[in-house]
Amino acid sequence: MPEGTSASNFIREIVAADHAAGKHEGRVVTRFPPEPNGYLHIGHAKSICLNFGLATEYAGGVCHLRFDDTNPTTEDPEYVESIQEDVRWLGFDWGNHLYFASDYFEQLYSFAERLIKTGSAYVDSLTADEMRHYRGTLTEPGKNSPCRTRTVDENLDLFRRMRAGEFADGTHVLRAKIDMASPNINLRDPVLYRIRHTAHYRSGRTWPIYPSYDFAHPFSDAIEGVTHSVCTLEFDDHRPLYDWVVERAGTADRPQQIEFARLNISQAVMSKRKLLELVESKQVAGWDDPRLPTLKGLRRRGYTPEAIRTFCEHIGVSKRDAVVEMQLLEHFIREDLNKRAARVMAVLKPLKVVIDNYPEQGSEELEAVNNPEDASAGTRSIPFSRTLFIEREDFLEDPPKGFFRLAPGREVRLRYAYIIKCVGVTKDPQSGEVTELHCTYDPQTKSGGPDARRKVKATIHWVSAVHALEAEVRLYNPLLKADLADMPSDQDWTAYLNPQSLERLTGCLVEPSLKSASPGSRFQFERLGYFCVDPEATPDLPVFNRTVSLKDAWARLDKRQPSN
RNA sequence: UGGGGGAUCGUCUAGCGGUAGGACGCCAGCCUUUGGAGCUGGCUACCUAGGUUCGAUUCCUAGUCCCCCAGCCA
Repeated sequence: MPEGTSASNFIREIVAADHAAGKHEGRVVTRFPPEPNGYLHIGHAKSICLNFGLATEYAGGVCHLRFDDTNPTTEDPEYVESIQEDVRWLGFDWGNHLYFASDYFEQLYSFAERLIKTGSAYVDSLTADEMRHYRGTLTEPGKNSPCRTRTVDENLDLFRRMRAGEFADGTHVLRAKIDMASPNINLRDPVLYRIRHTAHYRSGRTWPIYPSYDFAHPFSDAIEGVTHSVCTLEFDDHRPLYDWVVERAGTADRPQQIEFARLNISQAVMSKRKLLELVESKQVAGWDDPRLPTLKGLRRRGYTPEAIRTFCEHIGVSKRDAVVEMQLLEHFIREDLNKRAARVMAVLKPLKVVIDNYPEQGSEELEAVNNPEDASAGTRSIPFSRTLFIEREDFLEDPPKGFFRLAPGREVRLRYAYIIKCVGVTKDPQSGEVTELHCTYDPQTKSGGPDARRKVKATIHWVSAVHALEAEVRLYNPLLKADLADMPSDQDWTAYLNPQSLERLTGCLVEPSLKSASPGSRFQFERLGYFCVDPEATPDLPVFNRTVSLKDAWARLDKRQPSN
């Protein structure tokens, strides 16, 4: 269990005040109540961290994981499973408090009968269309349905027959009898039960009728002994209805609904509907596509649960509609990976370098530190030889002012190795493209050696040509354009997909130590960024996913003034 | 238009009558045998107008703007 968070927010204050006042006999019970109709994304992480975080701040506090599975048409066991995996992956534990609203169907049903018997609910036989007209509008009050005056016996009979499966979908609903003239539309006799002759992924075909969210949710909270029911802003004006149900549920203790603003992140698709659409239309490889802000996608991209939790702590909780910048998320994963990721050398776009004065068949092992910020990470040895590859971008035949890396006649340090000097450039006679560099090395400048302190203006990375491992590297940028508004009406996703959102580089070369890198492990390719070994990659070719978008690592270094 | 919610640096967020703070970002400089790391300094905010008060981001009044609600979705 991750350590509790300390940053204050208004919900924490409410819970603290209730706890201090001895409300709910000092219990703190929260819940995370997803509908199993999709995969969890970073937005859910905020709710998970909040709810589980709240509970763990109090002795005996618990957070339930409850599946709000009251709509058989959208739900699937695949989602139930993935949601549990993701909550665990994030680092939270619901103990034995795993619940399903569908387990309450029987209780919900008798509760509904009780409401009918007390005259608080009735069966309405209007069509959906008629009901809409009777409901009125935002500015006009609704009218009572002709069915509203049905007797208790009539209602009971009808409702029992609904349960028995006698009626077709859409022919009847059970409604709460509240107030058709209420300025709050949610109180204009909301639907409690609807007929759906659809198999439910858990209860199968035992029920032809299903309770609505507004009925099942408060009831579930109440019977589970939830004390603080934290939900998002759009349920704010459902609260009177929530209270209406809770009051009639008649439990000794009553839960309190508290609303907060859901998380939006710039340049990320956070709507379940759109994510589903992307997955089903095969615009992305699946729910775990690393371009997606799903927890599975982020994991595959190399995000750590710790970084996501830290992010969630830092964005705060409020009631304002907010859009958090992607850079903030990226900041926390960088901060985390900076501490834990081992540094390795890799070359994404190779340029061959021959060290002319190095022994023809010679090679040697050089010692490299795994993490300069963490001595306990130890060292590894990397092979050096006469033929190497360096990053293509680290050489310029005609360097502009301010470029301090390799160029004809220039010296540069090879990280962990020697200072080399470029003495020759081979070009393709046709295209004029540089194909090979000839360099000499200065044996005295070996890292740790006698002249190792000699200053050169840049240090570049490299891999030994004969030893290097070929790999595939996937570079990811945020999935969608920043100005994403609504789903395009023509469903033309290509217009919305950022063409640079996924770039595959094959023929990349990484140092041989990565041969045994385990899936999911994270590295910093020096100066190229943080990468994660794709957990889903095939074994024949190592695949690395870039964790965060890149800034120009050389900009600052190259910009510095030549000192000598 | 009825109801509900909300407005503080570019972005999140703190403040609860007493000099508006933090984080991200950005800018400048330093450092570096990786840097996107590290160090130093800097940047910009209380929606508007009245009122109460010695003093208002905070309390009151009136506006303005934004979001949500007219599913038998959640």
